Amino acid sequence: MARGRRPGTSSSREDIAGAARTQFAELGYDRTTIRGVAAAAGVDPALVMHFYGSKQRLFIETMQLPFDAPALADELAAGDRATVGRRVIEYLLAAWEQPHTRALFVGRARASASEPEAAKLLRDQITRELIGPLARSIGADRPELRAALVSTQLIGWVFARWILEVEALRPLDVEQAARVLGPALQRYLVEPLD
Amino acid sequence: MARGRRPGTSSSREDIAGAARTQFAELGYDRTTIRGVAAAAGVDPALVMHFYGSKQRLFIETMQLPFDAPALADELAAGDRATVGRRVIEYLLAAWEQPHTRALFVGRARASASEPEAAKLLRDQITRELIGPLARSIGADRPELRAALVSTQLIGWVFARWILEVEALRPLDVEQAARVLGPALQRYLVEPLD
DNA sequence: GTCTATAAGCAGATAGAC
DNA sequence: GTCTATCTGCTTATAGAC
Repeated sequence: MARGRRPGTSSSREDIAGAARTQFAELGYDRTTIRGVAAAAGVDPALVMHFYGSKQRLFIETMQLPFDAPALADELAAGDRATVGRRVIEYLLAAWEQPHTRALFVGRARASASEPEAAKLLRDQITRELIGPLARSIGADRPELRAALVSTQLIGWVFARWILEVEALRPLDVEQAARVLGPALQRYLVEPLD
Repeated sequence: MARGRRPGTSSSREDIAGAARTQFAELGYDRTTIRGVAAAAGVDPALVMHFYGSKQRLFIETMQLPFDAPALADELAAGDRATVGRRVIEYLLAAWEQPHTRALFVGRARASASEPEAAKLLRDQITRELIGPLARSIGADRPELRAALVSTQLIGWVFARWILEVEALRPLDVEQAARVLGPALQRYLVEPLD
């Protein structure tokens, strides 16, 4: 067991990060303000600047995904190729049910709509770190196109379900949604495309 | 032929509308400013307010779709049920190739990420005016869910192709993209969902 | 680590002259 | 229909005391 007082004299840095994630997810990039984040975290706005330097760096440093994307891609690619689409969507749908993880994805999607840097971040993470490696790992033809197609469906789900909040999608639980979306991803990932 | 001078002494109103559409599409809602639109249209900012009253009304009045959605839904629903998915995506992909029409869809998607009113507008138009009626017209079970699923794929395509600008999607022409996306929409619209 | 004070700028909206 | 001038409020960011 750790004894004595841990380094750092307060939890302000993490309080700020948590408040930032919530606000980026709910308000988008532009409407999230340093002042608003500071107020929600119960600190002075200047302290936010002290820790993160700028609004853009606050976004980048607090909105990183908490898992190792390439490793996850390998894990999902391993196993039966006939059910890989289902595994992918099931993993992500479960992740999006958790408010903390969902905030990261929704915040990134919202920010991408107005902040080009955020769009680049999302695009690269999708094509280069998660879905891209996954598609290559599977060994199908045209992996870049397949990864991009999978991404369209994933982004569209996040946008419709959590940003537009389309009513008809709400009653679906993870298993039902996976059953509906799985075949689409399966086709994009491994089946002949035309 | 119409003779004489038409009513209205200038094209300022339409100049403003055109500039607004372009900026909403490229910058999103928050970063589009009355002042910026006025500058692009070559008029005074106060003139924008004179014509449209507020920024929100400028958005709503200039970003209306130029076609009659319910009528289009009927038109697309008529014909072979086995190819309706293909007809829908072909029509929309062709529409999105035209910069003027594309600006409306992209602008609405961008705005929906930050402005709740814009999200409501997009959600209602999708579920109540275009895809919803289409799904009901076809006569499949669970039309609301089917319409919502179709919407996820359509929004995801617009977002990935025109906002994230994913490289792998760019080389596809209308016909190629329709061949890839058609089966997904076809399944969401008429095939058994699980 | 935390705060006060403030710089410097841009936003939407209004009033009213012409 | 068009413009000038301005109000009011907000933003990110900096400098520096404690």
